[in-house]
Amino acid sequence: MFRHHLSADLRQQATAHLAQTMTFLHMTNAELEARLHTELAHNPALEMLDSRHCPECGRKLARHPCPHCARAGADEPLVYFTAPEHAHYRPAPSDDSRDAYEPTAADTLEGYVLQQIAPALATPAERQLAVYLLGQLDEDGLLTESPAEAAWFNRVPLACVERVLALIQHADPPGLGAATPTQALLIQLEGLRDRHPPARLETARAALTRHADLLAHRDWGALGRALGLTRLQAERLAGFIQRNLNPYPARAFWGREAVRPAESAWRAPDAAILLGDGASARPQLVVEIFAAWGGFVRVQPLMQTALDADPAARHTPWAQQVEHAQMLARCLQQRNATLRRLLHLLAVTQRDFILHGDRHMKPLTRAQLARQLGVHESTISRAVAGKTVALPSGRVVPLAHFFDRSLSVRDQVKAIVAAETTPLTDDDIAAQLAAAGVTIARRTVSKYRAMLGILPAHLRAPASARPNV
DNA sequence: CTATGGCACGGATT
DNA sequence: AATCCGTGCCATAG
Repeated sequence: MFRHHLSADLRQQATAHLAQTMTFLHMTNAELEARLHTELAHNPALEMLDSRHCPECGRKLARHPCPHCARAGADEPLVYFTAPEHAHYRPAPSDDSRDAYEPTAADTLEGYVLQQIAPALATPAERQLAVYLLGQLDEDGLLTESPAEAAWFNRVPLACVERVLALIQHADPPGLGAATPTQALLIQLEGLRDRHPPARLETARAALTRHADLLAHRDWGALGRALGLTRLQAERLAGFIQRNLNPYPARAFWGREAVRPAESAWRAPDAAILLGDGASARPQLVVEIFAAWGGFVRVQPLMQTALDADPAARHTPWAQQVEHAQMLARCLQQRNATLRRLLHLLAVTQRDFILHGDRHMKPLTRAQLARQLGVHESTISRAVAGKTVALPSGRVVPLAHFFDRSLSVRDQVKAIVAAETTPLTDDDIAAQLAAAGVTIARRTVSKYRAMLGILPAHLRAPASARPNV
């Protein structure tokens, strides 16, 4: 695209360069890898450099991922680029299967479900449809889109959508892909068929289909009357439902932060933060930024020198390729530099968050960061958008989390509710927060609570009657 | 009367 | 310029 302007209009080249850098910045490593792949295939003047050296000890990173060079107590994080296959970072092992509803952070929900239903998917079209449907789930694991829409959009018969959807709904977090919370509950209820007496299941079904409102409002008296049960029996029934069913299949369980399949899709993170050696008191943070081939390309030196030696070769397609390669290399270099500085600064300012979790998140805006780095805010926005990073804990979070001002407070709200003995009202929670030095309006507490999937105080059972925690 | 959620406004952020 | 977020006000449910 730029090849036609090779009569070195410097300004045009400069703007092209800038635009290119911007696009590169906003690409994730996977996208960039694909792009570089085609560039390398079509342009012999471009050459990749795959041997990178540890900035500390100088040895090759390929065989010697260098967290071990980290010095205990060093405040400066070590930030370097590396090809994913040479990285020290390993995706967190998919551990704890203690809770059936808990999708691990490593296996995302989508991947987890897809694995289960894959054998039952006959055609590639069905597989693609399954991926599509899983991608359309909202953060609670419900499918807001109607099957008819999905069928139309994917150009497959409605029956096909229904078949795949049924598979999804009966896979492990059962009820996933239901249209409404009630439907999710009903699907889960079916799954309990062989483990509980049919009569109880039938009563539960009736309560869910016809008296969802009474159930939601914990009005045991009215519920009992409607179903011909005593108040106590109705309460038991509600307990049974609460213990065994989950209206929001994607939420691990009540009160736990929602897993958002859309954000942490199954693709690998773009960077990982590790703890250096000497992990005890003050570990140094080691940041690995994953980039195709370590992220470094250059102009093939032979072609460059040959071109310099022969002025007559200018304006040949060959020269254009070299020029194009030059620009690409420079853009990439710039992207890498920006990204490295950005992550370096993030690692410094959000060190406590990285080490100790949400509670220690410091408020930070893209604008502040832009000022410190001496770049435009939009540069930061581009660099941050759509990228994810793995924390030492194994969690993979969007880079945007580093700028979430309310994360710390939300975490405190979660802790306060988890520790309460008797249900606290939003005002009580606000007061406790104020006592802890955080002054926010009652209305805001309410919003945070809702975000965390925590029910209002009057619908919350006393701590003793609560499942888990 | 109290606790909560909806709506909308203004200021900050992107 | 568009969007997001915290907040105040008000209606409603218990």
